[in-house]
Amino acid sequence: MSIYLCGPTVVVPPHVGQLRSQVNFDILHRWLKSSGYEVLLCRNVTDIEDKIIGRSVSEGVPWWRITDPVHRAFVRTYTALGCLPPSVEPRATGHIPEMIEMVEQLVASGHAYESDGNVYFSVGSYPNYGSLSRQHARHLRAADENERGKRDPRDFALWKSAKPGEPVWNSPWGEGRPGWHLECSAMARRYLGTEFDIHGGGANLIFPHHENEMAQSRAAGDSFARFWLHNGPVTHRGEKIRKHLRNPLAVPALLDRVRPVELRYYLAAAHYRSPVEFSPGSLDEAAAAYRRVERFVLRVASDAAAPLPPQFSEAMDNDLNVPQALAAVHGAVAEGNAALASGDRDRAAGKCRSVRAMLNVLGLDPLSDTWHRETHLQEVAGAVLRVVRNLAAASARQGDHERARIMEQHIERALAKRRQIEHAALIR
RNA sequence: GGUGGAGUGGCCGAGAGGCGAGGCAGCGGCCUGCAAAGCCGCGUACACGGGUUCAAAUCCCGUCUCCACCUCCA
Repeated sequence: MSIYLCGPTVVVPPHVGQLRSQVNFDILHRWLKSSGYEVLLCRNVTDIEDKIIGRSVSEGVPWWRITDPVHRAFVRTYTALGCLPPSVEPRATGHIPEMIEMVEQLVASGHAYESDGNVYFSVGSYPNYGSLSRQHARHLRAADENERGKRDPRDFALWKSAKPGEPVWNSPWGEGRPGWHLECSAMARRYLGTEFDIHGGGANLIFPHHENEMAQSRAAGDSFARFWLHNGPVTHRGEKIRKHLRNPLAVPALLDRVRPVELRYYLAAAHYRSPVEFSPGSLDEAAAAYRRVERFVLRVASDAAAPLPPQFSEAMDNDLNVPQALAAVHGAVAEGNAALASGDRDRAAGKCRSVRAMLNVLGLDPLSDTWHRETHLQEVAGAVLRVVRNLAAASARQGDHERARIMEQHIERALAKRRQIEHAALIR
């Protein structure tokens, strides 16, 4: 199975929406492997793009001073959430020759034209344009057009000429940089070949990004993706998550509230195509649900060698129905707990093996090495915090509100410190 | 204006013609020094209005509301 997954533009650290996409596709990755497929997963890194260039110019630093630390933050966060590494993680800046080659092909075949150092894809030359997103040209809103030299407003840049002071690469059309959509086409071809199985990404990328990718790749003669998978958005108070460092849904703020494995459960628990309306309450609920499963596994602590229950596999095979698969997990946990209550440890161990096998497919096994380093310290800290909280509550009950207030202050300080440490670990 | 999607019990969230997925919260009981955990039990929900059908949350027609994309965006 060859999969191309749209990765991050490494300009600001990850937010929960990007994380959801990665977790969803990580579960696909694991399920395919578990089903016996050999998986070749290519996840790109967009490390050259207008916003990066803008910061590079305004801050007077090389582009890689911006992209490199942010890229590390992404990898660290994905790892913290238990995502398996991709087979290959190519950077756009490492594949300029491949991109130029593709542009040359498109120019030679009449699908692209040069204008004043820019090269544009000619949408009119490709009859199936719009077939992926079902957009019709006549209904598209006209963008504010400041790029002159386009023959058709729908045409998009394959190569952009550089303005003074911008980072540049050499090309047959002069110094400049590749267009945004081109990198995916070129890198997919380089690592997965001219035809591959699945192209994934967020639903927000369907138009124009994936539409343009498909158009340029197919116009260049590649068959390109056989199937497209798009995950739904995470919204908050009716708004799509914005890319801001101070966003309350930036990952460190969330990890202040729940552990990484609980965040993963939250992101995995809705069907991948459904929109998720974020709220702190629903995140807490998900964490509570996960803890019930975790307590059972920790109590029995069997090995994980067991066949997957048919109910689980059928759910996963049905368009990756993780919510239904989780129902199978919870069912097995309930049976395991009942067995434990009646003293039937053998039956409980059997259920635990089954639960762990299922959780492994979802990347949520509490006993996996992935979580060990964090949970140990965090559990100790959490236990201490709970003790102090209980003491504060007891003081309040006894009418000693001053004492309760002081203890609450200490708790807040401890939480702030933890937030700081975790933030540093993820972002630096 | 166009395109895609969504409205399910207090909350989250599957399902897509016929036995109330699952979780969280809540209530009652068991257990427990108290609690937590766990166990047993407790729920007649599907935006609204029509229609089709023996049977509709699920199909059809109409209406309302919300979200996403059409501009950099998982």
